[in-house]
Amino acid sequence: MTVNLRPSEALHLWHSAMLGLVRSEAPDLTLRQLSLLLHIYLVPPPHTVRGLAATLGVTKPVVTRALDSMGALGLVRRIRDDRDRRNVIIQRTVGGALYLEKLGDIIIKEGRELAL
Amino acid sequence: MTVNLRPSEALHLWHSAMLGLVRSEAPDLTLRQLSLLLHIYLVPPPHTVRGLAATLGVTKPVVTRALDSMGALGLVRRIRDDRDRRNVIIQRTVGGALYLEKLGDIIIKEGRELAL
DNA sequence: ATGGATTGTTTCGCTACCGTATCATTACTA
DNA sequence: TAGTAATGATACGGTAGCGAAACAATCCAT
Repeated sequence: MTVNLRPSEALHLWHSAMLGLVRSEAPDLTLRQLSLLLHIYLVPPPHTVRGLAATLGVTKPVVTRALDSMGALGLVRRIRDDRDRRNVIIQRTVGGALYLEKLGDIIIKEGRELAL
Repeated sequence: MTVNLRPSEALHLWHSAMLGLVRSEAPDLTLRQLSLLLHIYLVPPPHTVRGLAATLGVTKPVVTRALDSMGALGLVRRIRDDRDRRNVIIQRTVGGALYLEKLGDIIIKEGRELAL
């Protein structure tokens, strides 16, 4: 696990990766949506609206709207929590996994070309 | 220059950094705006609207609008090219440099905590 | 000098996001 | 069984983004 970045290198890595992301076909999410998606897929469940809102430091409607949009894109899925039917559990989907896989590819691809 | 990332590590790094960015006070730019800002500051000038649009693979109005917004935030500045007055040259500002410096700090800070 | 090409901007109609406030549903508690 | 608390969703007015098309200013070639 070598994450030895100096500020300038970190920015260059981000630059290439974001450029790759923007240029890609992938539907362009907002920073908040992307952040949310990464959190849902990289942090162990369960994820609730309230929990996600607290994690990102945003209001609940922001999370609800983001889930609407990303749900329509097939990147996440909502289900009711049966043990406490006030809760909504956010689940991963195949589409979301593919999206993140593609993102990971972009990052390492650009990072590699950067190192040359 | 150690940018040796495997896909999963790359995503985790992005996750923490983006979380830090979203939670930060910094005005939240769109992916395209952030990408544009990074490009302007990390790639040698001169930068023109047309050139930036081609680099990002977006239309010119997207760049014009992004420059409007980021200009209002003091992150970039426009001047006319005197040698060909059709061109607009995009210049860096102190505010933009500070913004990116802060972003770099967030990335390496989160990356370091990730490595523990 | 005039016609065409090129640059960046603006306009149009539309969609999506924002924060605040309110709402409906469900759970808990006295 | 009320009454309160908590969860997620919705309504509202406003802002800002989008692509496509039209635009003004400038350059250049003839």
